[in-house]
Amino acid sequence: MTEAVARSVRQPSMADVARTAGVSAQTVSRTLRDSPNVNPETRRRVLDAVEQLGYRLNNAARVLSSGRSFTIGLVLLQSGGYYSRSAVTAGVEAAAGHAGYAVNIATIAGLDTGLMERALSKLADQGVDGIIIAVPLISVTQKMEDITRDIPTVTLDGSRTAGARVLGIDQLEAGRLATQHLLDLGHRQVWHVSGPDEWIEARQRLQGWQECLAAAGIDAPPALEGDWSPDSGYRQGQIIAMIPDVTAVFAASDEMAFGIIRALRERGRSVPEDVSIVSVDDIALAAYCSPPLTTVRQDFYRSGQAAVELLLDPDGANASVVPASLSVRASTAAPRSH
Amino acid sequence: MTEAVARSVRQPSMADVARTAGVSAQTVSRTLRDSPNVNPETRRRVLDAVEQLGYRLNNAARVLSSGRSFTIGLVLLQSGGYYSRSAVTAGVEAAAGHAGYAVNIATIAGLDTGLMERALSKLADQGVDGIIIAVPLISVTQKMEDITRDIPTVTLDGSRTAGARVLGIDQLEAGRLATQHLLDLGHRQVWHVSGPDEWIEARQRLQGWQECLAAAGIDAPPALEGDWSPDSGYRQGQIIAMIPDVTAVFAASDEMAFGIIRALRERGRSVPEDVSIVSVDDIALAAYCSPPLTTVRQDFYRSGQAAVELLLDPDGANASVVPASLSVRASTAAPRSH
DNA sequence: CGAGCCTATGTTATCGATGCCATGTGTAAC
DNA sequence: GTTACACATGGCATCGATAACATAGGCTCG
Repeated sequence: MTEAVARSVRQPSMADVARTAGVSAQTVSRTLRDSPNVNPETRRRVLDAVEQLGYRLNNAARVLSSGRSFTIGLVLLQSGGYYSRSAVTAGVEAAAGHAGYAVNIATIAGLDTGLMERALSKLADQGVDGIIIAVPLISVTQKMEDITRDIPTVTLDGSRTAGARVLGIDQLEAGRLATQHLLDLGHRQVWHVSGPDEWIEARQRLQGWQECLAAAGIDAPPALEGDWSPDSGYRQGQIIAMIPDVTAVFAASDEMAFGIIRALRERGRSVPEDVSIVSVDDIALAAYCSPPLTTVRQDFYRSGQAAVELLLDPDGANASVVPASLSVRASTAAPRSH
Repeated sequence: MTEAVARSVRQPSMADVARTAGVSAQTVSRTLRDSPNVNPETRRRVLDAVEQLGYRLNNAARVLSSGRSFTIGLVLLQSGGYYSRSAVTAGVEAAAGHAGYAVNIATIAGLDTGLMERALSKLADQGVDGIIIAVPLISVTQKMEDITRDIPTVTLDGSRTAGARVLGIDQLEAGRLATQHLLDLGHRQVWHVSGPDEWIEARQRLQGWQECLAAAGIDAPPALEGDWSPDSGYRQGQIIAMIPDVTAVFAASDEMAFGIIRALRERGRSVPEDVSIVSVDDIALAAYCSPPLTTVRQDFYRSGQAAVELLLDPDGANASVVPASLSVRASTAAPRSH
């Protein structure tokens, strides 16, 4: 009882441990940081004292004196892409934790320069050692440049700042894979429901689609723009359903794909008999809704990890690209032959 | 150029600002903390100096001297429930940010006592001012008790530690709502595919289901246990499909529900004609897959916010319960009458 | 056997903001 | 015209760990 009270009065400090172990505070510090020059016997005494006092290193003091916070800041968008967001977060957290870093999250409510600046400032104020930006930067302001110049930064979507390194997730390839799959099945034209134009992912997938069609000598139809949500897919799907000869659609996300499918079905167009649909993400549900979705899988967890590795890599040679692969299921088929 | 170099050499400190503004460091500190007794004219000079030097408050020093970190720790599970997890995170982050707190994430890879202890230790080491635990505590160890005694803690799932306060999300009610809906439609029996038994949410939903059936004088059939994933729903769905007279199933999550639906359909049982399905979550896709899912909506974002509010509420009177509500869609119908 | 070096440890200054106390005004109250 | 008190500000010690430097043995090598 007394012990509990005493503890809540003041946490033991390194000096307390030093006193109990009969050494200097510096030796305690060395022991805890696995410094090489510590006698095994001394080390044991120190660790015993730590255990006995329930000592816990004071992070703030460590940060202040060492100048390093062992914390990585992660900038996320609050809405949209639940799946990819949490997978990225988990990947970042795992890799960071593995390297002895903590993760500090800053979510922004929308793609707005002011919000972005505030998020970066917040992280800078927290003294993070590095920043991972997992949302697209619409336009890069001076203030953002200032921060990313001082603090190592990796962007996960391809947008660039001075000083920020970029982790490529090959979205062009994703767009190409999806489109080519439809062409290979025999479709003569592929429509596209894209993500919001501010998102680099969206633009790159769209570009991959365009390039793939161009390579096949096909004029791309106008792209329809969604906002990643099933609902926006549904709305664009209603438009697509009004166009008679559409046989293949590439949707920029699984969630939009399901919205499109619903709209098509309500108009009497079945999937994949009348219209084939491919999308990107491969969320857990993709295989279980009906029809099971043909989709380009991207390993977001791995991307999160890779971002951390890139960030912590001193020579920065580590710019790995996370690959994409196609999961073929039942939402695509050859067009009706007649 | 020179400026950028100078900056990267050393960030300006409060003393630098004080010198430029011609006041003491103490006055700068007061100004930045909106202390009442600062002359407007002085305040302006200080703020000008801050602006001019690009001064940024050193968080570590602030934490060290004030003893408060203005950081909240959030413990999450790495896998499962992507939707709820990110919604909770966003809610926590928003509410925390609003109150001037940062959020520090600790994800654990599984429901394991050791992992949980490590996560809590990590947060404690980071010096967080409070902890929100968004995963169930299977068993509470001494070490966990020690930490949650020292640091204010809120658990978001109903498990209890000494000193931790609990934010009720009324899972019993969710189970009851779902089950009652099926009974109201005329079903005479309701089967249940639950979440993992270690999860309090799962146990409470199950209990709500049992109580509701009991109140109607119905003997509950054995519950089938899943792991929240669509795949586990699919496997349990295959079992259910073998039982001839099942007309209604309550699934503990939307993702499992879609797995169940797939399994039933593959066996020639249609939803909702042959079997009605209700679940819990109301993820974005629930309304867009087919059939649109009847499900109990829970506001996870709001829960996250509420957890922060409860945590920061000094008198703790703020133990609000986040309500659940039923979204009726097309996966439920009256049983075939014959 | 002394120069030189490695190992184990201690001493001291320092990081940057804040808490606490002291000081010096202007002004309201008796 | 004191006493008293709110307001505005400065000085100094302090939080707890670490970097940088210092020291004292023990060992190697020529």
